[in-house]
Amino acid sequence: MNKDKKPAAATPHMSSSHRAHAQLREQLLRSKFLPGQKINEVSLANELEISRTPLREALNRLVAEGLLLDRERGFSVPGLEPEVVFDLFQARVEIECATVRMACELAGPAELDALSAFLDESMSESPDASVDRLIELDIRFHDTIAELSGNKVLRQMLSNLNDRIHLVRWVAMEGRRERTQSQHREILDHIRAGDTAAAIAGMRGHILHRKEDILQAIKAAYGHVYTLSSA
Amino acid sequence: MNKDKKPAAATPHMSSSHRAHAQLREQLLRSKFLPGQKINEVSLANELEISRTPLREALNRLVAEGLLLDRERGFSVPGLEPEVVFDLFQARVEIECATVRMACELAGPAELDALSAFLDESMSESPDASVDRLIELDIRFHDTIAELSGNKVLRQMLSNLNDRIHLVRWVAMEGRRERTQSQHREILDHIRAGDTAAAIAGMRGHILHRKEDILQAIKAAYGHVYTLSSA
DNA sequence: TGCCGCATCAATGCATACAATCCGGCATAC
DNA sequence: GTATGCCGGATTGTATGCATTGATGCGGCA
Repeated sequence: MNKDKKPAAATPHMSSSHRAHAQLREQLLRSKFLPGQKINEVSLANELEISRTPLREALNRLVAEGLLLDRERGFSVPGLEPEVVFDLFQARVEIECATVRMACELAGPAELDALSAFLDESMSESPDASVDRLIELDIRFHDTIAELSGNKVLRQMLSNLNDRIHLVRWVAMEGRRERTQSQHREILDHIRAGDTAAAIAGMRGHILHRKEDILQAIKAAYGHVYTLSSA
Repeated sequence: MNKDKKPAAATPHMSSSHRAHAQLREQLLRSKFLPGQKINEVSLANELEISRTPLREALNRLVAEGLLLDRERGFSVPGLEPEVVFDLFQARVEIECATVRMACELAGPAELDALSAFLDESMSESPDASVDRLIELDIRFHDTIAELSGNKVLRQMLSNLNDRIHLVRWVAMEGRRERTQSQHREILDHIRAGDTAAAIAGMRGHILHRKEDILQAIKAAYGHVYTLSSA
């Protein structure tokens, strides 16, 4: 389905700054840092076993990606301001509706069959999969649609949004295990039926978008983060 | 209308890397560098009168913003690959349609009056304004709508897209001086009339989106760039 | 006891130094 | 004449050193 994409922190022959960027992105997604936390460059450089120069290059990239903030002095982890998280989810809805619409126009039967097969596999392993794994499958479904849209810019934007909402999405997944998969199936069926409007509507309803749901997920996210940090 | 926003390269009390970032962004928008050109760090650092360390931090940010590329060895300026430019414009259409729809729901009469007044001013100075100025006014109109959408993430994404298509948009503006302004007026009228569908349709038709138009603009862009470089 | 000033320290931002790698030219061999 | 291998310069990537600045803790004073 997609053979490309970087294996995150796998390849050992990258420059230090690229490795640091990949590792930090991973750690940020996994909430190794607390929301609002200040980044200490020396300690972080020691952990990553690099010097501050390539570390700072990685941090600067993460700032541009919205995964870190650039405070007056130094870097910090974004908080979970509800307005921002809400905007992120709203932006995601719009991007995904656009990509699914384009995918309706562009995707051929072979690609849709492949996506269907992917959903079958996903569902079979779904009951006892970890949340991490569920999120991975979830992201892959949506990313495949973005790929089928043929627009690399939108796909990249979606990837970035996925990174920035990762935590909230993670905690929200718990109560949505089954719904998620069946909704994916419905969306795909609409695409295959050529019913663009229904596919878009399905997508819009599928993504967390009601303010109260998001707020609740944010609260749960705080709980999750501080549980992790004390562990 | 919008009192915020950084004045780009104005404030002298920023860090070197921030200044460099602002200056380079400006220079990239103004096509000081050729498409595909490789960046020489020492010469650029000398020009900006800073050392390579903060320069590289700025370059890394620009890479994350899509304004530069990260080649095997060093940085380079993105080319004008038609597929990418087309994707950028397509993404812009989708974002702008989303923001105008949200603005229809959120914007109050006062804000729309202000936007209308802005259009009046723009039109009065339009006939003899420079292309730079026209682009500035154009961007401001669209950015204001994004602001009225209430979604800062989408607004930021639009700003980034504007940066990345700046050149092509610039050259395309020549043949569209009058059309642009009247279309802006139409879009605003639809918003004020509460006709969301018409506003979206107007926006969609307003933004460069036909492949042949974009291709032609890219060609003109090449001409413009190489004219600049020889001057 | 509470508050202010000062000194000490830690952390950032930047410049410089160093190492590794690549590119080009040139000579030499076939 | 072409291919090949080597050398020197140029350029990137990283580490280290230094200055500045904000934070912190402590002692004196009201």
